[in-house]
Parts: sequence; structure tokens; C-alpha cells
Amino acid sequence: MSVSIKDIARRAGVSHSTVSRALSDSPLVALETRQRIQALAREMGYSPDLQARALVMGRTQSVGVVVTTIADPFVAEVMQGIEDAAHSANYSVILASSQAEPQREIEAVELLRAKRVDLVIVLSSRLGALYLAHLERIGVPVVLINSHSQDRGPYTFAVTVDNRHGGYLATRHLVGLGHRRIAYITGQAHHSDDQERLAGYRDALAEAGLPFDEALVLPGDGDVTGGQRALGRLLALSPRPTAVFCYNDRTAIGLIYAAKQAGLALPRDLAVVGFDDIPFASFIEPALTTIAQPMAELGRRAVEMGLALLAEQREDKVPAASNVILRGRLVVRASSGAPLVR
Amino acid sequence: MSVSIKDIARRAGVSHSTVSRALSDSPLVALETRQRIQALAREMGYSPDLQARALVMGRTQSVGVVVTTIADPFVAEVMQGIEDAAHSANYSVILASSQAEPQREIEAVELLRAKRVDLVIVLSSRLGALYLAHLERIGVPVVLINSHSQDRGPYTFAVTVDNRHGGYLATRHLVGLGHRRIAYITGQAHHSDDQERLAGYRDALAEAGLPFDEALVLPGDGDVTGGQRALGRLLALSPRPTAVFCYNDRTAIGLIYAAKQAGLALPRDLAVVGFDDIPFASFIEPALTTIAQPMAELGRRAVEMGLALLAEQREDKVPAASNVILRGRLVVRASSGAPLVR
DNA sequence: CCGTTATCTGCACACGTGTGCAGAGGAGTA
DNA sequence: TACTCCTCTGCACACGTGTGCAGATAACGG
Repeated sequence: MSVSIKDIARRAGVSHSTVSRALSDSPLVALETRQRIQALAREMGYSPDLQARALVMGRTQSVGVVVTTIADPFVAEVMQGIEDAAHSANYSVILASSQAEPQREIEAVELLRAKRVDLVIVLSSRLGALYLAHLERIGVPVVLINSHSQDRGPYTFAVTVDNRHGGYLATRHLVGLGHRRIAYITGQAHHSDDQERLAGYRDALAEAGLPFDEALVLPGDGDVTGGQRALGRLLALSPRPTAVFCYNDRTAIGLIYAAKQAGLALPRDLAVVGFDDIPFASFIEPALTTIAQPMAELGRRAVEMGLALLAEQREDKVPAASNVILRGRLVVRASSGAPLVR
Repeated sequence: MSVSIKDIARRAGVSHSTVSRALSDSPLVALETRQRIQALAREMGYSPDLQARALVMGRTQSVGVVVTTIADPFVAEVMQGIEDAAHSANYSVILASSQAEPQREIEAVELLRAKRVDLVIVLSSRLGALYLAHLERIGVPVVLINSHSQDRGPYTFAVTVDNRHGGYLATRHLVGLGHRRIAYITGQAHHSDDQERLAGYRDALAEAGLPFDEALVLPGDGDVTGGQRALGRLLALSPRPTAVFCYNDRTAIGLIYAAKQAGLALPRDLAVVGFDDIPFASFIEPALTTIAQPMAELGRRAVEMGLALLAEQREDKVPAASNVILRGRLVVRASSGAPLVR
């Protein structure tokens, strides 16, 4: 099979302990012996078994990431940041996707636990109380990205974008353009992100002295299809809204697609604002006005925070970290259109 | 720390061997004892250490995946298929991304080797001979996705889409619409996919009796920016091509974006065909005609083939597998336009 | 030449799990 | 009762690695 330090030890005529020390450049081994062994290891194509090492060291140098699906460009961009930061810290990434099935999400967490990852990152999950309890039990730090955890355990923290502020920025932008009837298309039900973006939407309305109308909140699903389906309901409203803020870019893209097929002229007939700023947001027509999330940074920060937590946990310190909230920024493109003339 | 079978053994008043057997439902343990231990394990929140198990069993139940970047939607879709198939087979996925830096790709492979993954899948890499030799040494089956390996080792196979056929279909479609000057925008240099798609392009030209003109092959980079930059060179050609086939959808999207900014009316002034059929291909304007790759299936098949190879390797059999080549299909949308009138 | 010290190496154990083998105990049979 | 056979359990080792400790050897000073 694969060559181990014992094999090297045999060929070098020393014990495996000496080989182990030589390979980690310990000064306890005579320089000459050290170099001889290192050369031999290279020659024999030695590759250390990280699992065996992890077993004795008590750390696997790997971070487990739970996502709903990597096919979501937002998720993919965050993963990019995670992978990057993990790589820099000499950690590797184990991916588990849940396909948004709660049962499978539990399984995923259980698997990562069994793999003894040092750190778990959960990406925009809608976590029930039961699930959160499950997370507690695994005994390693948990960092949630874009998932609010009001009821968190000692080593559970969150890195989120300021959804409420983002929702506020988006809606204020539309208000500023003169819109007075602005719809909101939601994401998946019971997602905390969604609730917060909606809250920001209401903030902006309130600030402008506009009434909040329940009927203007239309259900979506966070994917393109949800946006497409929402158009029908939106057109059925009377009077018809002149603008719409969507839970995310994918929803907005679906809505725009359906609107164009229905013969609407965008943005004149309907101004649209999304959320995320996924890579393709600027390539659709009209180019999408949106709230840019620092996606890669979310991932990076989550890793950094997790590693800091890990260090503190090892020293049995009370974690000094606090939740990180990053602000998105408004990116104005064509889809929100020119100021309304009246 | 975490509870082990020894802890359970102590509480149950038996040896750790008995616990180990009881948890795997071995008939060697009395039914009553078995059930008692299983209940105890559940109560104590036991989670088996898969690393330790892997160490003694000689298999980690994990597959390593090397990608350039997961931010590429094509890659993300394939990953989806990989994760899915791996999950079904009770395998987990370790991700390593190279950012297209050769040095980092080597590191990635080395890391996966050290993690003792049972199987390595490499996604659309441009593999030099040196790198391939490196892959050989790791001793586990390697499956390449969309990377031709003319010079492969005994346990190295490939799952690819029929690039040449795809290139042929795309170009024939344009020829069929009456175009006679058709450009091709390449992907990253030295990528075998690219060479093959180009070959298919030439096949279609030859079939139609059209000359191959080197000047019509323009350099891209496989990303949106490459498409954008290519427009300038394309417009400088004289006479100007009436159609263009792009290495992939991202390139096509960049090209379309730049063309619209330059004031061209698409598809009238320029017909465009892409390759991949990424999720957003149908949402840009004009909707992109493209060659649909069975992305998730590529991933699934790669896992299945890899596991089959693994089984054969374990029995020291000569692998019976052969490379898998899947065909893409032409998806006609608006960007290739109506038949040319002349 | 002897004692002390510095330098290096190996023994033995640990991590958590799986398993061949021996042996204890009970049940059954002659 | 004595022997055999079956059922169950524990011992001991294995996987590949890291490390405290003891001890061997050499170097050095008096």
C-alpha cells in the first residue's frame, strides 16, 4: 500500500520515532540523520497520513460546510471565500449539501461530526429549534452565515449581512425615485433573512410616510421559478405596483423574465431591485439594480471567526467573539429606472 | 472530549471489543447485551470516529474533488451531481480548488492524497504531463471530467462530453441558418476541451464546403471578460463575421454584453451560440442558443465510474471500465436568430 | 581515569476502532 | 458425572502517527 514512517524507519535502520521527529525537523535528531531521513522519505514518495495524525493530535485541520445547494451562485461565491481562507490557514473543506431537506441536513451535520471536523459552517439554513439543539451537541464551534440564531449556544456565532439595512436601502432607493406602491417578493418561507429584509422594506416605507400593505407582500421561493410565478399575482393587484423589491437576485431575474414575456416594458412599467449582486446580475436586461453582498468576505470572515473560536475553546476561555454584521451596498443599474414623472 | 466506545464499555461493564461488535449488530454478541449497549450508546450521544475507523479499515469513504473555482456555474452544477452520487453511495466530498494556479493544483492533489481519499475527481483541468505523472503516484483511482487524458495510467479514466460533436452541432446550426463567415472564440489556452470544440467547428465548416480561416479564431479565457474583450477583435475583421460560436456560455454572455453596448442589434447583426447551457443562459437577452451539457450527469457518472474502479482495484483486477463520452444537445433560443436572408 | 553533562535514539504508550483467537461458562448428551 | 459442543466475551494486536521518558553514547573537564 502506501509508504509509512515505519517503512522509512526500516530502510534507514532507525526507529519510527526518529523518523517522525526527523520529518518534523526536530532538533532532537542529529542534523545528518535528519537530512538523510528526509531525503529517503522524498525518494520513497512518502505522504503523511493526516488521519492518523489527526487521531493523535486531536484536530483534523478541516472545516465542514453545510449548504442547501452549491448550484446557487450566491452559495458558490461564499464557498469560494471559505475555501480561500481555509486554504490559507492550512485547513481543508468538507462539503455536505442538504438539498433543503431537513432530514438530510441533520444527516449532513451528523456526518461532519463523525468526520471530526474542527469547525462547522452552516450556510443560510432555516434552522428550527430542534436542529439548533443538534448543532450544539457536536461540540465544535459553529458559525452560521446569513442565518440568525437568536437562541445560540456558547460556541455558536453568526456572520451575516445586515439584511434589514439592505432591505431599507433597496426600498428607499425606489421611494426616492418616486414610487409609492412597492411590492416585496419573499424568499423561502420562515427564512430569517427574509423576515429582516422585509423589516428593512417596512422601515423605508415608514420613513417616507407610506402605508404598509400586506397585500403587496407576495410569496416566492428564493429561486428563479418563484419570481416567475409571482408576476401573475403582482399583475392582479389593483392598483398595480410600479416597483418591486425582490428577496434575491434569482427571484428578480425570474420576475423580469416573466414580465418581459408578458409584454411589459422594463423598467418603465415596473422597476425591479434585487439582493445579492450575483455575477450575472449585470448581464441581464435591464441590468439589475441590487444590494451587493460581500459574498466572498462572508465566507472568509466565517472561517476566521471559527478558527478564533476554536483557539478559545481549546484554552477553555469564554469566547470573546461577537456576531459579525457586514453591510451591503446599493448598486444602481438599469432595472430600477429613471425617476418617475407624474 | 467526545465519547468513545471505551467510555461506553466502562459504563456497560464490558470490553470495548464487545461494544464495537454490538454497535455493528454482530450476532457474536448476545441479543440482550447488544440492545442494552445500543441504547446506552444512543443515550450517551455516541458518534463513531470515522477517521479511526478509516485507519483500520483502509478506506475513508470520501472522494476528493479538484476544481479550478466553484464560482463557475458549470463547475457548481457538476459538483451538485458529484455530491448527490457520493451521498447515495455513503461517501463524502472533500473540495480543493486551485484558482487555476498550477502550483496550487499540485498542492491540492497532494492534500487529498494525504487525506487518503478513496477516489479523486479532477474537473476540467488543463493537465500537463508532469501533473499527470503526479496523479499517477497517489495510488487511487482518478476520474477526469472534461479533461482528455491521452496518456493515462491504469486507473485513470475520463468522463467527458463529446466536445467535438458539440462544436459540430453548434456550427452546423449556424451554417444551416445561412451564415458563411463564422468566428470561434476560444477558452483558456491549451485546454483540450477547447481544441476539440474547435475541431468540431472545423468539421461542420468542411462538411458545408466552407474554408477554415485562422483569422476567425479569436482568443478568450473561458470567462465573461474574455468574451467582452473578444468583441473588439471581432469587429476589426473584414469582412465582419455574421455569427460566432463561443467556447462556453460565460464567454458568449460577455460577448453579447459588449456587443449590445457597442450598439449592435442581436441576433440580426451577429448570431451567437454558446456551450454548456448554464442556468442563466435562458435569461439573458437575447436568450442564448447553446449546447446543453448534462452537467449533473457528468458528476454522477464520474463518481459511479470511480467507485467501480475502486472495487476492481481492490480485487487487483484489470479495470474493465472505459472512458465515458456523453453527447450534448443543441438548444435553440433567440441568440442564433432567424435564417439569414440575402 | 573518572565523573558529569550534552546529545541523540529507542521504548512504550496514546489516539479510537475492528477482528482473529483463545478461553470461560453453560447447556446438552452419553 | 464426565465429556462435548455451542454461545458469548475479552485479550491482544493492528492501523499510522506523535511524544514523555529513560537510557546509551560521546564529549568534555578536572
